[in-house]
Amino acid sequence: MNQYPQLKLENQLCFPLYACAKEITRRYVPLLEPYNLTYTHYIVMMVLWEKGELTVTDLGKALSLDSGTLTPVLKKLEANGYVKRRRSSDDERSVLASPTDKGWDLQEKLSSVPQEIGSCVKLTPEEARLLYGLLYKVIDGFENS
Amino acid sequence: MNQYPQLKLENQLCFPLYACAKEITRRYVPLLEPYNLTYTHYIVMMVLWEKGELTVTDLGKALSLDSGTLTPVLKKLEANGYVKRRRSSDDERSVLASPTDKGWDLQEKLSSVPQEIGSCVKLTPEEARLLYGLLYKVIDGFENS
DNA sequence: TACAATTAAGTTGTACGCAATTTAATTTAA
DNA sequence: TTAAATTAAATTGCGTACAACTTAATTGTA
Repeated sequence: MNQYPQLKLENQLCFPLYACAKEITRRYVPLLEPYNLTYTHYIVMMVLWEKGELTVTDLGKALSLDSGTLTPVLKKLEANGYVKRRRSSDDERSVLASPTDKGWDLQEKLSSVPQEIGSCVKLTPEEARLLYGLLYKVIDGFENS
Repeated sequence: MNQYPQLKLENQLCFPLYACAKEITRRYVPLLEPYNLTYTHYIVMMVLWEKGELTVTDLGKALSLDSGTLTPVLKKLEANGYVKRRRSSDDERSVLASPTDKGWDLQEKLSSVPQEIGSCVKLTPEEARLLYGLLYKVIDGFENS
């Protein structure tokens, strides 16, 4: 029937990765929507909370996103009052983004999101750690190829 | 410094999933581009190769995609001569998609793609199997929540 | 110092992915 | 048996992602 078993969906690692990422991202929607946030907005805010202020380039490195994605996201976050942007005085090419007070306040409001997402991921803590480790092994492996 | 450690990117499973899926999908681009295919086209073709002919709905179930995504993808594949579409005679609401001869020929041309992708995923066979199993455990777990 | 090369953001164009809606066909139940 | 409910695809609109390009600032170098 099938001469190319390697070309079956069920034999490829990429498909469950793709399907899993899509589905888990979708689970964030109802949790973030009350704050007018998307998943992309949320991960941007997470980096800003952790680093305080950083350039679009550094934000992009942290998230594997480029300015084509980040510029409109940051503008939207700014329009919603969560983020402020300013030109770096050291280097006028760079734009620095940081949370506003309202942006910092979000942290508390969203503090239960990870747990709520966690509750629909039916893995034991060890399995979750294992999955996490394997994913980073794949990501790190990409860097030298 | 950070009162909400659970809100750090590095403590969330979703981010490596999202980043890994994006990066691995990007690796397909140069392999598929010579045939005018995207990753989405490729996974659609994989299901069609396996099943021969099926409705848009069934294709959507196999790939977790809806008609909003699939209709334009199938039209593009049809325009490129890889797929034919026809109304079901049993149920005039349904559209059946199947590979054309040119679509079947693609199978051989793309037969080395899985291996080439595999070569940039730096996991041992056991690790790959483990990752695969964990991803499907997460996906299956979503279905009852 | 001046000019070429590089770098940073932003812009443009294309392709998803999905929610919501529309249209048409089929099923159900009154 | 007809009217209501359901179902299938297609359409519309929005938000990513990302390649390719533009513009402006900075750096390297002749």
